[in-house]
Amino acid sequence: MGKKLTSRKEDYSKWYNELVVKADLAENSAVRGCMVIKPYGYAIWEKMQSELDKMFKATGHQNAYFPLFVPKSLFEAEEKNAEGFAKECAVVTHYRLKTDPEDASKLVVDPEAQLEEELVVRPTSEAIIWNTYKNWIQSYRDLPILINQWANVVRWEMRTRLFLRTAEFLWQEGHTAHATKEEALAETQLINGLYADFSENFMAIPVIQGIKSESERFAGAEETYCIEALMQDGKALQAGTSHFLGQNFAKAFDVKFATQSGGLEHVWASSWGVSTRLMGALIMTHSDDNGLVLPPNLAPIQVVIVPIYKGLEQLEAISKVAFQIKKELLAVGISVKFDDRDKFKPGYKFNDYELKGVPLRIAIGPRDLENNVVELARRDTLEKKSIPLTALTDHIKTTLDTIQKDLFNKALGYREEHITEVDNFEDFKSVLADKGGFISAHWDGTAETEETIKKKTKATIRCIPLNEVPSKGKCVYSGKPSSQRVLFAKAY
RNA sequence: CGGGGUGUAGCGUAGCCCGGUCAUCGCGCCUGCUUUGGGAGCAGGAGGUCGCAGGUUCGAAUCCUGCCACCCCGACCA
Repeated sequence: MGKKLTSRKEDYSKWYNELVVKADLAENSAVRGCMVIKPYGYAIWEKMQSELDKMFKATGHQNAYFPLFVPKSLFEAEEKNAEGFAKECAVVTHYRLKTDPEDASKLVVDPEAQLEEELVVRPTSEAIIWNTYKNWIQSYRDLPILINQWANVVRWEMRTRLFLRTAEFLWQEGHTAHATKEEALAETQLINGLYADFSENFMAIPVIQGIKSESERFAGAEETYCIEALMQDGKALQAGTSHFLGQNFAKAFDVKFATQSGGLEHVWASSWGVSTRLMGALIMTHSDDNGLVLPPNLAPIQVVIVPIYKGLEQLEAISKVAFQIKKELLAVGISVKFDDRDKFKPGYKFNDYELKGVPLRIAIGPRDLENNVVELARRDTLEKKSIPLTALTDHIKTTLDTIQKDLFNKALGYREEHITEVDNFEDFKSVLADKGGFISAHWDGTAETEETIKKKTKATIRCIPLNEVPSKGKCVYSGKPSSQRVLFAKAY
C-alpha cells in the first residue's frame, strides 16, 4: 500500500520524475545530466520514430547521417547560430590518454595529443551539414535536397530533467535546401503541420501551431514555427520546431547554385526537429497518479492478459483461452502480452501494468471460464466490464480506437479550459498565478515588453498562433496598439 | 556561476544538536511452507569503506577543516 505516486498537484516535478523511473522508462545515468532510456521507454521511442519516419518519407524526404564532431571553424561560420549555442557546447580537445606516470592504475590526458583544432560535439548539425551541402549543390538541378537524420546531440545544460532536458538527447533533424524562398518556407510550414498531425493523431497530444517571437527564435533562423502543448500542471511545453533559415547558412558556407536563367544565387534552407522531449510531453499530458497512460497507437503492449488461478490445472485451462485470444488479436495487428508468471499475484500485475500504462487489460479466472467471458479493464478510465469471448476481438479493436480518441479529447478539453483571454496586466498576473495555462493577450510586438513581462511573471510568449484571427487591441502591458493576440505561458 | 539543502545496504530512511553495545526501520533480494478475483502471510537468511581525505579524541556516522557528488531556487534551454 501507499505505492501510488505522489499527487501531481502537490509537487508536479517530483511526480513526473518518480513516474518516469517507476514506469520503467528511464533513469539518471552516472554521466552528468544524461539519461539511460530503458527497454520499455525505448520501445515507445521506436514507435514514434517509425511513425515519423514514414511521414517524412511520404513527403519525399530521405535519411542520411553526418558526423558527431563539428570542427570549431565550421561551427563558428554562421555567427548567430554559433553565438546561440556557444554557451552549451561540449568540446573535444585531445585524442589520447596515457598511463599516469605517478599512478599506474590511472589515466591522464596526454598533453602531446592536443588537437590542432577543437571539435565541437554537435548541439545541432546545421554547420556540418551545410559545409557538406556546399559540395553537393551546383545547379538548380541539384535542388531540392530533403534530408533527415536520426541522431544524438549534446547541449551542456545547467539543469537537466529526464526526457525534458538532458545533456544528451535523441532526435531527428531535417535539413533541406531549396531554390526559392517560397519553396523553403512551404517546406518549413509543411513540416510544422506534419509535427502537429503526428502529435495530435498519434500521440493524442493537442498542440497549437504558431510562430515564435524574435527572442524565442532559433539562433540563425529567419522564422521559427513551432507546436506548443500544455501540460497538466498548466505549464507549456515546446514540442517541436521547424525553422525557415532564409539564406543565412548558404551565405555562411557559400552555397550557391546556377539558376535556370543562368544566374548564381544562394540556396534557401529549412531545418526542423523533434526529440525525446516528446516522451516527456506524452508522460505529462496523459498520466495520472496510478502511473503512465499510453495512447494505444504508442503502447508497446496494447493488451495484457492476466490469469487468475489456483493451482496449475486452472492455469492450464486459462492458458488455452488466453493463447486463443492472443492469436486472434495478433491476427488483427494488436500487440498482446500474456503474463503467466507464477511468481507474481494478479493484484501485483494489475498495478504493474497500470504503472506502465498498458491501455487494456484482460483478466481471466475460473468464474469467467464458466461463463465464457473475460474481464476487460481500461487504463484511462479504470473502468471494468465483462465481455463475451465471442465478441472480444471486435470489442477490443473499437475500444482501443475509443481510448485513442478519448485521450486526445480529454487533453484538448483541458487545454481549451486553460486558454484565457486577458486584457489587463493585473488579470494577466492573477490568471497566471491561480489558473495557469495559456494566456491570450495583446502584445505591442516589442522585445522590451516581452522581456519585462518575462522578468515580472516568468511567462514567455510561447507563440503567435497561426490560426489567430487578427484583432485590434492594446498591449496588455504597455497599452500600445496591437494587431493580434499572442499566447503567453510559463514553460518548461 | 550566485543562494539554500542533502550524502548511511539496490532504493527510501532513523541516528548527528548532546561523541561511547547504534549502525535503525521499510521496500526490494535469497530459502522454505502456505497463498493467488487489486501491490500476499509467516519463519529464516544475505547485504554497509556511514560521500572522500585529513584533523580533534582513549574513542567519530556524530565535532572541526578541505574536497567531491547530487538535489532545489535563480541565470540558460528543445
